[in-house]
Amino acid sequence: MSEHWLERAHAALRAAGLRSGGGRELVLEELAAAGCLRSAQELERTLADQGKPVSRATVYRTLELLHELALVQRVDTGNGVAHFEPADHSGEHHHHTVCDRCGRVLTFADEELEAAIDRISDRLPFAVHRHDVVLRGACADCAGRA
Amino acid sequence: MSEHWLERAHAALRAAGLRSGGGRELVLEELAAAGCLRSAQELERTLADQGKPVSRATVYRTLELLHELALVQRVDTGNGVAHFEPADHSGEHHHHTVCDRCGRVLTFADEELEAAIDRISDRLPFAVHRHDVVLRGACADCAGRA
DNA sequence: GAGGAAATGATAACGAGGCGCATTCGCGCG
DNA sequence: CGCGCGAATGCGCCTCGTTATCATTTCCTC
Repeated sequence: MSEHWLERAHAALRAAGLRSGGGRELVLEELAAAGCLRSAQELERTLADQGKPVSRATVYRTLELLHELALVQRVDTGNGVAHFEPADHSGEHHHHTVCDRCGRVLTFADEELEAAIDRISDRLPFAVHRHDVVLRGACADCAGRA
Repeated sequence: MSEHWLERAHAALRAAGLRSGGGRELVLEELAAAGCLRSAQELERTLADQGKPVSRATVYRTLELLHELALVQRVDTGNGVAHFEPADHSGEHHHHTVCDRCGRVLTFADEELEAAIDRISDRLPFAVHRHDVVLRGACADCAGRA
């Protein structure tokens, strides 16, 4: 879905009357290529390592912009570092597990969980726009040698 | 349950061979009195306003200690600020809604959600120790005048 | 092309949180 | 009742992620 997301992102940015600068484009491509959770600094470093240095300010600005346009999902894994990933509009939705030992982040999807959350949002006096579920514990590798 | 929690906290701290200093005690009381989510700085400021200034280091150390002893639950509401609240050991478990407009945090509980998460932890190659569910959106007050 | 607005880059500022060390204080023991 | 050990506290400094500032460059439009 990467190319698809990239197209959608371009369209959304154009629709918002924004221009396509070099730095933003690189961040977009990198996000699309990664697909999974990436922190702002991982993005900055990866791009720098590829010989395409992008200013830190541009990376953060781009991520903030994409977040406002709902093109990326922001996930706070609880270490004080924000992570981002391309938002999936295909109806498929997934969440994350964070390993307390090695910090590894895995993804999972569960219809039952989604259904439960949907029902909750009907029941509460609260308009749920987004929901983040973060499970913390030990991943398969770390659980063995706890 | 506040007094109850306070007692339990005292017992746990004593059991760990720790002493009861003035600063820690104040943080404990404030947490118990608040009951709900509080950030480290809110605690620090509240105590200072009450004429009981506690060093920032002490507040953080106390919270870290309580977290290790599973006496407080740490919840990251996604603004880069960690929030804490007394852990409820009565089996009752609740989660939070965060309003994107006013930042208000409400709590809710849902058995179906808990059950879904339990089943997920059985299914995944991941030992789930804790889980945080944060719903973001607009609270009843803000939804009206969005 | 020329103009103007948006985008970018470099850097400083900011805020949460952690660390180290000197000092204080609680608590058990003689 | 004092003594002393070690935990607890406070203070200041530092790190690090993130955001704001501002001059400069770049991209669209006409």
